[in-house]
Amino acid sequence: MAESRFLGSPVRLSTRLGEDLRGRIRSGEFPAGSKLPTEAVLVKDYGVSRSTVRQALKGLEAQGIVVTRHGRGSFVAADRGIHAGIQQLRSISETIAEQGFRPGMHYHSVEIDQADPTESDALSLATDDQVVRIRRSILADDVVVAYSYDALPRKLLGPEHDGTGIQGSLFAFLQREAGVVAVRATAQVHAICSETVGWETDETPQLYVVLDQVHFDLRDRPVLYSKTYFIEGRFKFVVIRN
Amino acid sequence: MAESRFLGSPVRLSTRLGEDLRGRIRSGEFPAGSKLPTEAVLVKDYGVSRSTVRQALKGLEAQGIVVTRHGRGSFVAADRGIHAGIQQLRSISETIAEQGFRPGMHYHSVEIDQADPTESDALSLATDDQVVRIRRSILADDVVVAYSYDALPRKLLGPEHDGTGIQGSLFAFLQREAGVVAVRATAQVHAICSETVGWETDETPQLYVVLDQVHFDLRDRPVLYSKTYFIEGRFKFVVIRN
DNA sequence: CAGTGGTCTAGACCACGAA
DNA sequence: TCGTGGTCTAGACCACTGT
Repeated sequence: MAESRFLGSPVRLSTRLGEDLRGRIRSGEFPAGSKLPTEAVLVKDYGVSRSTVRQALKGLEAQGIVVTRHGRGSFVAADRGIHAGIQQLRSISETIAEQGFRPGMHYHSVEIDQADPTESDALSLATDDQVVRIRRSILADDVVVAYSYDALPRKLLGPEHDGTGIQGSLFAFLQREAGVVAVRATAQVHAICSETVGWETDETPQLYVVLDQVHFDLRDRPVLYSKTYFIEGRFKFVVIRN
Repeated sequence: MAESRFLGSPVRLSTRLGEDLRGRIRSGEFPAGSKLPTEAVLVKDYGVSRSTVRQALKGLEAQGIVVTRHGRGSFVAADRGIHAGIQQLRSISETIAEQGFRPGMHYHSVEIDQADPTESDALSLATDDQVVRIRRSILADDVVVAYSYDALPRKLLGPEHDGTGIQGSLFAFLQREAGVVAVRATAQVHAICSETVGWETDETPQLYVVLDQVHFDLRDRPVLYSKTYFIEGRFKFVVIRN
């Protein structure tokens, strides 16, 4: 039974099923516009319940990867450009990589400072607490698609750790250095036009879609405050509204 | 049994349960920060299954109305300003009204014209098809919070209907005049800065969060293409990311 | 009509939180 | 330890699609 492959993992069954299907779609087994196996077939093939299959498909639909139609079936969506489902919390780099682009990330600066009022509020800090403030640019095929301003409580790191040496995914860094897993975030969507957001551009004002997020760990402690500025037009947020 | 109140309706059980809870919260029965009944209690009180209760709570959480915590319970969120869950397709006016503001809507213009390429593509129209183009402003307590540009296929309306006399919710209008129910939409989020979007402001450029949407009916026919320009800061989109 | 997804139920077991 | 939400299962019945 295929199910045996999936046992014993801490990750949700529906997530792993969704990832497997996404892999099969990317591999070309199901080209854009083609019909996926029916829910009943997926239930049989993967040895899971129909609820699990449906949750996996729902996740793929929220990512803009498949489209499900009552009475007809589920179909592979035609994708265009770098896009992400806005309500799924996933690594931006992973999202970029899964869509066939080459992800990149440049750490621009890492500094330790007193938390400003916005950060204290978002992270529930005392007034004299410090934060590690990180500025990064995120690239796809060497083109900047977003700038990210992140702040994490200094006290999450060991007292000897000054934040230098951060690289790669911040989620991975948090887990490795602080034993903290960010699993949930509340976000607000904003628009901004400014010439002072990026550091790699010239002085012309630039339009951004801003995701203003507070990330929480498993115990609902706020562990990361981040403002991510997605350059208008280079990164598309897909929303399925029902 | 309370369940009898809910039988025989075409609306999902979880939706009605969610609306009932939202009403109890708004009425003051559960003030901000207070704990809601446990899932087990809701199952008993409403006579529905736990899945249904959980789906209702999930919907309220997506709207930013409640926050659910593993091992602790569900709590009423502190709300601030006019906000909406971005992945739920609901009437903007209703959303405004439910949060204690006075909704308003001004129809600025209604015209019939050849569909432009963007509209033809979004609505799957032939090149010589016509659209009814509508421009509205949406208000809360007499303040404009958004401008909406909508286009619907002329052929949806009877040949004698020229689109005049439209008022109130477009969803309601579509259902009444064309027998069409919009149940699903795909949307993209954009940022824009322009002085030519609104018609009630002066000439200064204004920032907007744009929701670029195609609405579909039950048979998956595209029935409405709309660009809604939410004035930055006046309307907050809440996103719960997991 | 048969096939497919949409909703709802009942129950099991696990993981987290507070006492 | 016990109460709580999180995940998963099995099965029923309904609504929509195409023949």
